[in-house]
Amino acid sequence: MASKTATLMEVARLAGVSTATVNRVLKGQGYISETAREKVMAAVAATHYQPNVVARGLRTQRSYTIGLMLTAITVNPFFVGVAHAVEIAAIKAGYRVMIFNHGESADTERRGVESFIAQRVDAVLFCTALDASSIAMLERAGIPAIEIERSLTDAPCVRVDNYVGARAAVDHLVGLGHRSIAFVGGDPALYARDARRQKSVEDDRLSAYRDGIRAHGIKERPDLVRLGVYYSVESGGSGEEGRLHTEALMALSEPPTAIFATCDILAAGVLQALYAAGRRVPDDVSVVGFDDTLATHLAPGLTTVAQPVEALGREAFHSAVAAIEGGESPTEIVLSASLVIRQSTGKATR
Amino acid sequence: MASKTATLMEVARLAGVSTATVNRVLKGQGYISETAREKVMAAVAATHYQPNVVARGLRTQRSYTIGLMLTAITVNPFFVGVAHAVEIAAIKAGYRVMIFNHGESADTERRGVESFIAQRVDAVLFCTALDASSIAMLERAGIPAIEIERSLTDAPCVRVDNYVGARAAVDHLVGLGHRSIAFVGGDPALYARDARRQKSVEDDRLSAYRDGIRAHGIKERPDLVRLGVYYSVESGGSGEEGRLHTEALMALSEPPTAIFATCDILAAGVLQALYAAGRRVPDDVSVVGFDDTLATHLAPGLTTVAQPVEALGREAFHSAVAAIEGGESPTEIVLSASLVIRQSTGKATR
DNA sequence: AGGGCATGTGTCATCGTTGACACATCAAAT
DNA sequence: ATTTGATGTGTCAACGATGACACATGCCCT
Repeated sequence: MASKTATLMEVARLAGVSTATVNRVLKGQGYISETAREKVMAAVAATHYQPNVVARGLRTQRSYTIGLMLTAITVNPFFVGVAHAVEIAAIKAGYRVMIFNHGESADTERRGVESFIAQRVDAVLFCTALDASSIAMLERAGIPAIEIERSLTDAPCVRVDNYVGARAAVDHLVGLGHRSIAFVGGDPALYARDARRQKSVEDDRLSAYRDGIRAHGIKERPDLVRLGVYYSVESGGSGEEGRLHTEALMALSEPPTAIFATCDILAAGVLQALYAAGRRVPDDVSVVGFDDTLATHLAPGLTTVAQPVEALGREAFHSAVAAIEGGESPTEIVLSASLVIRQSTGKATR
Repeated sequence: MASKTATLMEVARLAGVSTATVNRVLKGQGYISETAREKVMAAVAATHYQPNVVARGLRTQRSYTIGLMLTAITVNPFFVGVAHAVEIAAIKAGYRVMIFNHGESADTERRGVESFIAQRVDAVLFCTALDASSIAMLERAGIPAIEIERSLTDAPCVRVDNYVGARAAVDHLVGLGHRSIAFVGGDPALYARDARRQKSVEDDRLSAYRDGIRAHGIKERPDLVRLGVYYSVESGGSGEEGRLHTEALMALSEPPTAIFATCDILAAGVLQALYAAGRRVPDDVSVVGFDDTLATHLAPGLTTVAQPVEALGREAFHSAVAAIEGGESPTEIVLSASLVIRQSTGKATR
């Protein structure tokens, strides 16, 4: 039979004490006699009492809920990893997480932020933020914001060192003897820039590629650098771009012996195109991805730059708690990405 | 400067009216003069007023939040799809979604349900429920529960017709001339059974496989049926089982010409093993998956049985709303899964 | 004996929104 | 001139938990 959850008052009545006493027992603070504690515990058990966090939040002005604004959880498993990491850290600390996907629509993002404000979440994490004005709304409402991956405003930001990660990938390929290494990535101009550093995630990865090959005395071939919007909410991250770029690359008179794709979804498209063309990986062509999302599922297992999603989520959450509790939190936390070597890379044969 | 969000009272004061008038303007109900409306709207804009849904929820006993209990969002993209579908439907109807992953721990599931009760969510959707007692807790608290995929209790359930979906996969393979078709799936005994029908998802898929080949006059070969726990939270859904099963299958004196894996993650492992063994798909072996999650990313594009995740989430949400609003909702909604043919299946050559 | 302190418990205003209720005013109808 | 109804607005008690405050004891110390 559908009933209602008991209130503090009902528990108090059943235990024969006041609500204050019940509250003290439950909070474990103040002085309580053993008999009172027992009566209260019995009443709590009998009524299956669950505190009403809505009422508590109204009174204490703390919801113990944080908002997590994501680009689109269905588009890239990277977001799933971050969401899960945030959830783990949050639950451990007694917080709840509310997820909202803006789907690359600034309007939707704004509505999500309004919803977060209406709920009086204690803080909002963005991964990744689209519009600085949404963060400004939170600022006005007195709700701290934390950015993950991209720093659009001067809110604290937790990000990954994409340059070092991408450089490790290039160094790995060069170390295997590759001299013709293609770069398949998103458009650094289209992909939103970091407001503070004036660089996008793609800028960093492309710079690392350029510096990497140059450092090993390899001359950059413009025909091996393929840029484009590599995933979007509409395409659902199909890797189509990766396929097209690879077909073009392999049709060159001097095709690359290795391909560095800046996202596992793109790399999956690369592998598909190579498979369709009958090329073996890594025997004919080596492939490296970025993110470590699909990597274990692909054939062959993809060598990729692993993003520390777990740490990303955890650090972002901890920064949020620091901001909530008024302590000073670092403006920027930079984590490192590391190369995971699997079966898609091997010695250059040409 | 971090300030606080304005309250109704502050808006009312600024507009020179009572809170009731502001409320009426915002709700658009009752009689309001044009002048009052204008003053209120101006005050709302000036203060960036956002209603406090916490306070509203306390008063109205409705949170407009629904809980979504998932197995583990990181383990299978299927859950991501369901979560997204639920979110879309919920937001459209003015609801928020709170996600919680139990990670196949009944204890964690119980804590999640307690958290949902504490928050006074309006309903909880399970995908998939682990322990009937968690649902019983909700029942006691007067919160409706809806189950997705698995029917553990007599709560309304929205599920997919796995039998028909799997049967389509088998019929497709037989139609291509395959006579030696392997079945790679989870353990029907270990994988939790539906309380009402006494069958697990795997039971249905296996039955469809058996009926399917028998219907075409093919004798079942026990050595082609490989069962085991194919993913778990710990393994992170690595597809390892799929690889191992495939290696064993291809080592048979009479290896199959087609493999039907009951999950895309498993199928990815199958493709990896075939790739490592130098077999071409579909030239040497055809492969069919289930779920349509990783399918587009794999090489070659995987023919798979697509789960109607979007409809699953939408229908579950609508059932929840029906339950919240007291209307009678159907006890069971069965949706159909359909085969999506890509590049991993082709004519049998043996 | 009386002050001081530890221990134990109850009362009540408060958080922000809602909606029932009361009370206006004014035009039209009797 | 009064009634009726439409229109417009304000007051206030909920919702449930919290914690400041007040008020009890009983014990120890001077």
